[in-house]
Amino acid sequence: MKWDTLEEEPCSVARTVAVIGDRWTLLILRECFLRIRRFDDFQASLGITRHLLADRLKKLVRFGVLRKIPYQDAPKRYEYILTQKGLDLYPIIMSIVHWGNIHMVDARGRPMLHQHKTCGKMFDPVMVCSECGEPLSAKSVHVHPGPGARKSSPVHAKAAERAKAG
Amino acid sequence: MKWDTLEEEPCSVARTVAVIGDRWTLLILRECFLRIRRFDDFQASLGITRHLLADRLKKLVRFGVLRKIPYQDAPKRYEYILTQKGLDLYPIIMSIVHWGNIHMVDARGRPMLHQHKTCGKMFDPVMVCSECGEPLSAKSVHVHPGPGARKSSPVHAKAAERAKAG
DNA sequence: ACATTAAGTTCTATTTTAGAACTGTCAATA
DNA sequence: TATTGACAGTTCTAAAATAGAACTTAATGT
Repeated sequence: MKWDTLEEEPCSVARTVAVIGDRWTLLILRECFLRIRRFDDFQASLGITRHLLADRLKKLVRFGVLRKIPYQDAPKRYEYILTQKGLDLYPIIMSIVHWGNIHMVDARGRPMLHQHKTCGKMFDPVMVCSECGEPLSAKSVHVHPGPGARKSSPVHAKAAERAKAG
Repeated sequence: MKWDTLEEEPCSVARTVAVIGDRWTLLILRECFLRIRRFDDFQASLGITRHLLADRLKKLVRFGVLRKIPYQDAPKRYEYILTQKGLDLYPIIMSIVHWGNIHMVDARGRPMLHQHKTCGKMFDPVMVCSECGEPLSAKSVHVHPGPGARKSSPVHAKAAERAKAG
């Protein structure tokens, strides 16, 4: 697999992974949602090397996840803020946080708690069906090829057959 | 940052990223949810090098996301199947798919469609508040330090102040 | 004149990954 | 009996990515 063409794969997971699929990028996005916006603040709070930080920010800007906004003119300085496309990553970050809360906490408990401004309560995120509102699980979902699908893979066909037989 | 201690960071994002935060792992998990279970099937469908595949599978087993189940005795052969901890990654994968569907599709449309067995309809996943059921957005959520929090970071405090001032 | 803040860039050493070939077991086939 | 093929890895070298530190540029404050 060549990572530079991953974003053209006929798969929405692969295309998203092309944008956010590495450790530093996910941690940078966490900081964005915690309202970190400046180069040195990202660097200080993450301990990422400046080289990689510059690289990742550039990439996120190129993909339209972040936008550079000038906050000072002399010398020119920019803040990195989330675009709508970036804000739309929120469910990904929240589901990552939630899985960590459930499966990776130590004895001290959760590092962070979330309060819903709308209803005022502490909450967990729940993923539901847009049509009926019921919570989703892997087993309650059927996958179909869509209009942008590649020709069906023999490997998946074989695996599906085995699953039916065994 | 040292990746080998990332899972002990006082942050649920960091801890989850320690498990799933690289390209290949996310793509391997996609295949798991598409019912791929065997070494050579993962290898063929992803084009990952056998070396890395072995490494990533081992790691996912170590973290309790996958379990090795024998399916044949001579020679001993195993399948890798998702544990409950692994199945619980479903919202992460689905939110990744959904973001790709919205922001990364080309003219041909979505590679895959999802049907909810419970209600029978094609759907999109929606993340809602566990308490009031309303859809969540970054702006409708307040973050509080929890019992497992680290001492509050000066970087975040400074950034929050700037956000209030500016 | 000198130190500081901010946002990078450049450098070398180390680690990870890619790509291909190789190993070991067993079953089925010629 | 010898050969082929399926399967699940391991081992090897070359290429790429990352870590860690120092350097650059531009302006401000003392």
